[in-house]
Amino acid sequence: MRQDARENRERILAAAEAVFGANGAAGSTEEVARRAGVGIATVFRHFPTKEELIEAALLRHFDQLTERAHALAAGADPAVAWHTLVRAMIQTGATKLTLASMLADREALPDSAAAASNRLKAAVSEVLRRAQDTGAVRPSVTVEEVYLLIRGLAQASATMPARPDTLDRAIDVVLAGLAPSGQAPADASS
Amino acid sequence: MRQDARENRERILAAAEAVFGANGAAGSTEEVARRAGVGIATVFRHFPTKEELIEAALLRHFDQLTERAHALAAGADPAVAWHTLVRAMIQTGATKLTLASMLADREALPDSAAAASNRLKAAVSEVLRRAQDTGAVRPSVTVEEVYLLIRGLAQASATMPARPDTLDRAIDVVLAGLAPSGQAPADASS
Amino acid sequence: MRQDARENRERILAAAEAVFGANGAAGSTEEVARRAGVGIATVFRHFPTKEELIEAALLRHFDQLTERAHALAAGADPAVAWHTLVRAMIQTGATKLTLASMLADREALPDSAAAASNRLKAAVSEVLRRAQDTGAVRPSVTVEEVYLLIRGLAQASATMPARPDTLDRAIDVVLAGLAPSGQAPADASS
Amino acid sequence: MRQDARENRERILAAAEAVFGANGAAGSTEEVARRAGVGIATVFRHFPTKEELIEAALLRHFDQLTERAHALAAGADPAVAWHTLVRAMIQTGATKLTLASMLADREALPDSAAAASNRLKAAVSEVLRRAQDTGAVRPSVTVEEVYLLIRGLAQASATMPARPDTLDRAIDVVLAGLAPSGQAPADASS
DNA sequence: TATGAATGAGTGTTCATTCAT
DNA sequence: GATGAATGAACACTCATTCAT
Repeated sequence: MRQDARENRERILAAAEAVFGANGAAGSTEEVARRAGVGIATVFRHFPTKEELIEAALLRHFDQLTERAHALAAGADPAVAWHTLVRAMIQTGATKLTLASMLADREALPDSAAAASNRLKAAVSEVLRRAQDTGAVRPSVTVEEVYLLIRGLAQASATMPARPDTLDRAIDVVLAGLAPSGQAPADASS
Repeated sequence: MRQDARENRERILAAAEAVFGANGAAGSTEEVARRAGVGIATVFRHFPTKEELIEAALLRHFDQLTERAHALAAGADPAVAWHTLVRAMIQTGATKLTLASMLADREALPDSAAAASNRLKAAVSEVLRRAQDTGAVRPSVTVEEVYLLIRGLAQASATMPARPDTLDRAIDVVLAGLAPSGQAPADASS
Repeated sequence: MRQDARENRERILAAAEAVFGANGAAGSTEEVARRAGVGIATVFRHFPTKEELIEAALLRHFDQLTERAHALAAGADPAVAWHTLVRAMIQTGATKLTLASMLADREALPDSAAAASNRLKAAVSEVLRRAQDTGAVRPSVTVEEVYLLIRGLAQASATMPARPDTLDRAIDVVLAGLAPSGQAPADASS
Repeated sequence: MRQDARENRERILAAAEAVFGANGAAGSTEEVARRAGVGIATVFRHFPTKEELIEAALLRHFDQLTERAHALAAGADPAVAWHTLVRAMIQTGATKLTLASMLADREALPDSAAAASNRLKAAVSEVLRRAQDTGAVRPSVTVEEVYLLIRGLAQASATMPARPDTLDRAIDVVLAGLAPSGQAPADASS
């Protein structure tokens, strides 16, 4: 039954992403259970607290992004890697990162989620540094404002979905703003 | 008595902005009543529903911004007007516009709030058009992605406040990204 | 409506005594609400916590006993006063004092309940001292073991009611045991 | 395997005594399983119901006391036997007999537990009768009020532990109260 | 008209009990 | 036979909304 438990855990995490991604923290744990097709107590057996459930979903998301960042850092063109990463973080975050805002109260994400968050930030910083080294990104840019911009677009399009091309154009604006003056990124609308 | 009612209405709206701005939709109507110094029933007499209360607060915020936009449109330098407006919308929205996200479900703001929203968008479009006419903003930019960027930064810094200079730098990035290539805005960090 | 609130408060306290007296801490707050004929939220408006509800019921009971003790202390015969008080504490406690055991965990009853408890103990001590002064009670007796005996008979007959005369005889045994050797109390079965 | 099952049964009963003795009925069956070092399902295999588990623990306790009573009845001094038995019932009950209160609802203990209870009562009655025959206990005393007093002190000191000497003094009071007037028991405080 | 008390549906969480391995 | 995962009913508590004064 170890097998079944694993499967349920996955199903619950997926349901949590869907429910909390859509409704924010207002989403109820019971709705998560219903979507996952399990009883409410099963959710609490896996994650003894609503917070822990959210944390676990966040952690999974962070780890997936970290993996992606590492893969991109190993890729050929630092500029392309940077654009791809920012775009990915915003777009996948659009459905999922809203979760982050629910934990905003607690300055420090507890335990493992904090570690995962740090790993992600380190990986993003690395990709950013490479892009700056090749002159594709303004040297004065720090990861802090990039995070704020990414979180902003992710949250905004999650809470009030825009037409896809509107989001694309907004991302283009951000990428253009990060590039040195006079050097518009290849994929930015002129 | 009409006088008292007006005053109460104002105090309730102010309290609503404070409470919902700080706690998001989690803020309770009773807390609003307490801050406004009135009984809970008085709040519901003025705004029969929590949603209607939030809408009214939004409407007031929209109208204030519209007024500001009109004033700026009448001012001297279109480029400066544009920067000032965007910055103002993000910064005041940081505390207040979170309200908008609570209404995200209902695609269409009902009644008067929708009208106020339209008036605001028209005013913003006007300031934008002028800035584009003088070449301060890329002609391909539309008000849609600008709104998305503004809402994003406002929400992000409302839900997880960043250091003020981080928000400033993020706004600089947006403004730089909106400007034509090779023409960094005066106040952008190099 | 202050009037209605007072009445409800009383009805809730009475219901709480009945429910918790009968079922111990296992009794549900919802059952209390049902018996009091009010909604569950009304109970929580008056007593924000199950604990506070129990405390309030206890406090009321303590105060009633304290009053009784004061009245007896002012009465004529110290020996009779003593017998009457012990008997009363056990018999009224039989229905109500079970409450005390629920708060046993917390060494210190919080706030007002602790004060009420102290007032009661002082009043009981006074009646005891007078009885000892007239030689009706062994001088070595302290209020501590008297409390234990009273609480014991009250709890025992509350959790598993005995025939009334069995309880009477048990009380007689206690009173006889408190009296000096060779001086059986008037009302003890020989 | 029969051997393993027996051992498990014993370990579960021991754990049940510890858990329910400490926490009252609030103790959870899962905690019992944990202390016994077995899975929760194993507990339910042996005792299909929490009530049946408590009953079994009670039964064991009754049988132990019965054995003790028989041994004392066969001993030399009826008066000493009586004191020893009462003291033992209160003191061991202090930790364990709380169990009885959990079953208070059901007037009649079902099946085997009732039989064990009767056997115990018979044994206690025998020791009592012998003590009365030698004049160490008042002839009018019945086993009913003795039971009430024993249960009372056991429950009271279980739910709100008193200093050991306080309990000792309370027991002295009971024993003195059971003795004929003018004949204080040897071990009672004067 | 303004108040504060009352309401009941809903939320997170626990626990005795059952089922699949 | 033993395990641990799953279950759903129950509980304490909250909150938007309505009613009596």
